[in-house]
Amino acid sequence: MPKNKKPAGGRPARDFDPARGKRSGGAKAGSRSPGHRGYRPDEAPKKARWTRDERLDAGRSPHRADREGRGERMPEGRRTGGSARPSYDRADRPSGGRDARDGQRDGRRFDRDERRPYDRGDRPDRSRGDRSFDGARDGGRRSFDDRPRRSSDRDDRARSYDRGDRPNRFDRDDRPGRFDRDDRRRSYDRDDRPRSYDRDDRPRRSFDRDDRAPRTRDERPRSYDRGDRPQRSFDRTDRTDRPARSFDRDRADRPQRGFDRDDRRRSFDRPGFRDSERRPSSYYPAKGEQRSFGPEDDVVLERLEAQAVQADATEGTSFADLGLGQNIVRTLAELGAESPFPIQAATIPVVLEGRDVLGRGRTGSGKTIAFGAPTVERLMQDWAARQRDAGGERDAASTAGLGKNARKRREMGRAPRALILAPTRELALQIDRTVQPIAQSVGLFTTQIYGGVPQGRQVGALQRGVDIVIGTPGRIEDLVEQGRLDLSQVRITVLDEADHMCDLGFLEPVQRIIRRTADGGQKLLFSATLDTGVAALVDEFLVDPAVYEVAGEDQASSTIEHHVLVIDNREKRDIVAALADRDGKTLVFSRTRAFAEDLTDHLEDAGIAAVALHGDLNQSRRTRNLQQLTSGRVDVLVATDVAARGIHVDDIDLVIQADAPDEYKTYLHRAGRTGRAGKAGRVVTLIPRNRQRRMAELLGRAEIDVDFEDVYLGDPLLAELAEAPLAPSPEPETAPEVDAADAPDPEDAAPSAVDAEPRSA
DNA sequence: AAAAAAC
Repeated sequence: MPKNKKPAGGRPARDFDPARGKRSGGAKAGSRSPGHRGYRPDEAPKKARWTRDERLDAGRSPHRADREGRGERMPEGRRTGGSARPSYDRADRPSGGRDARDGQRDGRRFDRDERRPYDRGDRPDRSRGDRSFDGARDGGRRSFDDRPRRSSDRDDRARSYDRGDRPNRFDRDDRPGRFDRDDRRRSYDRDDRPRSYDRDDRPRRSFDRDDRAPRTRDERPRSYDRGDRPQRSFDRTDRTDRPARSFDRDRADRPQRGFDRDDRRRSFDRPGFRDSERRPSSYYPAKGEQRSFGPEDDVVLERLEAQAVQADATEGTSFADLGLGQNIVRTLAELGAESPFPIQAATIPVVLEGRDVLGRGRTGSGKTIAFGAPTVERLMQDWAARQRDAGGERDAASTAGLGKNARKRREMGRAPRALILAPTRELALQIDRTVQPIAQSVGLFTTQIYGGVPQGRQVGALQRGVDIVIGTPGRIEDLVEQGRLDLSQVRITVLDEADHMCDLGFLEPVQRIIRRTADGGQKLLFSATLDTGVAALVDEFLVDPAVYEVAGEDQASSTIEHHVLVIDNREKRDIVAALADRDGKTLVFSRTRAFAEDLTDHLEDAGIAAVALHGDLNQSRRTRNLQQLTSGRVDVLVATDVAARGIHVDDIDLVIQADAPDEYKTYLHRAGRTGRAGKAGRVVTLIPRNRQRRMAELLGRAEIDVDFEDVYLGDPLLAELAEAPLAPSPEPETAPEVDAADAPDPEDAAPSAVDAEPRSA
């Protein structure tokens, strides 16, 4: 109870208290003054912190300081301030913000990253191997050259608060308002251009499986048998005017196609799998059963009913057994995937049959390979089939517009036949790293199509001919509209983090994109938190989808240890610093970009090397900063939820949620950045006192059982939590599923039961 | 409310 005393006049800053922002009247007025920040960057921060924190907590950032100091600006800054510009920028800039003229300012701000000692180290290296190829490409490298100048500018100045010293005014003038960001980006973007290196630098492999978020236990499949699902057949009709492609045959009604390779499937004849194929969609839960769960489960109920696959049932199965060809199997082994994980064993055969699939598997369960490998296999088989019946009527149709010979693997300008959509650029990049080698092994090409980088290279790749496009919605739609990307031949569309892709802001673009793909094409939706939120897409585009998940994947079987610390918001930054001052990779989550920046600066001030990752950074910096954590050059990454899903970095053993998430799904995804591959992981969530109830509710939905602990700066518990987490449960990574299944948990029981039923059905 | 996603 002691803690939260409110600072002066009002209550302490809470998670969001816009009103509070005005606390100008508060005792802290002085601290807020720009002086604290700007005057002495190094020492001032501490003092000022209080105010600043509040501001940040409030989601506003430095702004206030400005306000107080100069009331005039405030208003403007705020307005402009919208999402357009980074809040921290705003702080500096007063109203002037609106002038877009000075993009540079912003630029500088980010340059800060560069200033950091370690950063600089990197940069200079552009010459370094990693980046070298950049140059090769569009000369992306150059960008760096340009930047340097800015950085120097910055160097002179201290961090953002330094600006405080300076006359705000001109600063602002210089900087553009919301446009700043855009400008910035653009300028840098160009620099970044060569993105290709992304791919190059990364190691290929293992992460494939890790990308996903954990979570699970949704095993409550029960009623999938109902045939209540709406028929979608007409959907296709209205949706597109495209002629049905040969792929249409894949549908259940059709007999097995040549490339279906029935034989292979057979090898994998676990009863469950095959039956599932025949049964009606399992997407819609039985009406009657809906309410049978406790009220608490309401939200959770939103999860799709799925057929749970027992982990042990997949033992002894090989990728070849699942129907994948030799080259692909070999490549998977090279990637570190020797034998299929449960989710892979469950979905690969079904995907190969041409069915629409909804797959849910927790973090690191191997979802990327689960959809990537069979997608490549299908394209390859399709290619082979066409070659076989050269001149086939259907083939002609599907290759219309392309050179007549589909035989040639790399047909110039051939339109892509598969599309993989991801919510963030980093994830798209990561997926490509896994899929590209698989595709390459059978002579197929992939390309990344996402924003933040020049489109030239992407367009060039498309012109050369690509088989699989992997990217984010924005740029893909952009290129489609420009007529540079033809999706009409896409017969396999994959949505990674599908539930997130159905969130506001993403859904419509995604729908528009899918409508551009071949009518009746196969659709694969994957996510660790797949729920009925994907109904909008399922109803419009999927036909009799098979829904799979792995039984026993619940929190109880997780290797992640959870802690919730109830703190005084004023101590938040220092507590984060205390926790992050450790050996081992640490990922810190912030609710806003501004706070991510602020925390990064704070950590640096505390002598902890850290880099930030959020949407206000240009892509080159985003990629570089993430790379720094991956490479171990820096141990702390402060990110917004841009890094919450899918991103895999080996060995992150501590995740700190400086700001608690609003959604249980977000919690699970963020937490899933650690404890991967059966390794020990720890998640520490900081919450203000007034958030306890909400947090408890959220954890309940996530099915995570944790006790809250009151913690103040200096508490020895912080040091303990900073230690490397010990391997949680004795269970090895593979064992968990099995164990869980055996466990007495009701959830586990449900899945198995269900599992059995469906088959009989 | 925020973040992400195109230029």
